[in-house]
Amino acid sequence: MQAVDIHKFKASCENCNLSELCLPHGLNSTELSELEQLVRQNRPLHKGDYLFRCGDPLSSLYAVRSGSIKLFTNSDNGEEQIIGFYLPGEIVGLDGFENSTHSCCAVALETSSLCTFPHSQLMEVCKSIPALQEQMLRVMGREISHENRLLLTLGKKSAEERIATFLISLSTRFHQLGFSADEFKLSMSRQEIGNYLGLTIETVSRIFSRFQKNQYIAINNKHVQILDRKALQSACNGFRGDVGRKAVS
Amino acid sequence: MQAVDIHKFKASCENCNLSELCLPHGLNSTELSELEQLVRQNRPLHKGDYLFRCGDPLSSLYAVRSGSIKLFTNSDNGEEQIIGFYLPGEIVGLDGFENSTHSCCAVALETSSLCTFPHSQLMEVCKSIPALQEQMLRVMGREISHENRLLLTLGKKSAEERIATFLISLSTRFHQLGFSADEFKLSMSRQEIGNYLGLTIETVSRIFSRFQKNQYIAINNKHVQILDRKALQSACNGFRGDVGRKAVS
DNA sequence: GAATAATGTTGATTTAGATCATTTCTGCTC
DNA sequence: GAGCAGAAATGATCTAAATCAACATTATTC
Repeated sequence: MQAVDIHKFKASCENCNLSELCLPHGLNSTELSELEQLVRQNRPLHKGDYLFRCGDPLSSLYAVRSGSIKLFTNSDNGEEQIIGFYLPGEIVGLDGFENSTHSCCAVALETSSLCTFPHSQLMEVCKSIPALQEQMLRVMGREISHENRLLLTLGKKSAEERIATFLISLSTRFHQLGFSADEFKLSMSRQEIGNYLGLTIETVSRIFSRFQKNQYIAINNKHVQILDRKALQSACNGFRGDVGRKAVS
Repeated sequence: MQAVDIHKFKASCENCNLSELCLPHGLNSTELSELEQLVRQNRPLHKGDYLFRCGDPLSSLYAVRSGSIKLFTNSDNGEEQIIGFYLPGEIVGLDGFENSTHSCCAVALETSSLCTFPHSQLMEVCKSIPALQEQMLRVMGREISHENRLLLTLGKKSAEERIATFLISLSTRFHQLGFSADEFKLSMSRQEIGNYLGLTIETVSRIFSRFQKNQYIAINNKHVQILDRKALQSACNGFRGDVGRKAVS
């Protein structure tokens, strides 16, 4: 990614249908053109390509344009924990802000194109565009909120609840992107879903089968169809969305 | 907290020994005095007092000055998940940046004093002080990194590893504050530790007892003494810090 | 400072999900 | 399109931590 890329070209945020989700949100057109000055689109990443690695200096932020990216940390003994899957419009690289060094790795789950915002230039532009400063904070706030929800999932939910929550989250995000909420393709393996949700691959597989038997979903390899959204939705909270019954631990 | 408080007075960041950890980090003295203009210190919170509640509009950020604060989310069916415990020098309120509304509740674990940075004024000052902008992003990056580590803990670690990691984290933070790394008081209950780490109160209690029997720690109610830091440190990764042996799930 | 409530500890039992084992499916490569 | 490798599904068994239960200790209230 650091190599010079003859395919680099400037991106047009103005004409991008993702701009409302992305960094340009809230900018007027003169501010937008200033931001466009610095954005670059490199050649697409292929499945398995690294966007950055844990320990790399923070050089850029990236907005997913198409495809999907997984972000993960490594523990001291080499275990991975996937932190998130990033879809178009979502920003990757915020893990590097603590000390200008990435604490996570980011890998393409499929062929993916990204917009690159060089960090130092972005900080420079932020100085003159308050709306961009605020959007940066909003985007980081979004990241924090996402992680808070995941912490709740890992800390308090059963395996079934986790999988249901995961499917509903994907569905919602695809819908916001203008895709079908009820039919989509998983870009990640069962292994990766399990890792993300703190479950084993077998448990993930079994629960997909169970949800299929219950007619909540139809699942064929990576292709998911939501048949009973309401049931799936209530499975996110163990069918007790109305009253808190479970002992608070 | 929103009520007018006759005890309000301006704080001096200049003379505060926490300033290197806190928002003023990286500011020169003219910038510092601009920041000091807006900081307020209200009357201390007592144990159980709310700093803000989930759903409240984001009115301020808070720096812990003394004492400790717990931050937690609520699930749809009323379960709590504690996101973090905040010690002096740490910033609370960043959960409100996604959409200017707090997605978490914050409660004092003991008598605690805080510095209040009114949000809108802080944003205003950020516009003129680039170093403060960058510090804001760094502080949010710190929050994200903390949550990443917690996700790894909840997703991949055994109960013993979680407790060891928790104790080492507290110890390190107390040490950074100039307190003893080997002897400290827990301001949270077993219940709260368990909630934070995704364990039950019984498991927390048992593992404290086990660590005590193994001579890693001496624990008496809330008072902890670390006797064998090395052992505790390696317990954070299941005694296999050198080679990754555990199957990656 | 006695009575009561809250918090913490420890033991016995249960269980959700992990682990182990085998089979089936899917997509590659030649 | 046969042969192979990786991914997924499913069954059998095991186990770490939850749950249930009893008791001990520490705060709180009157």
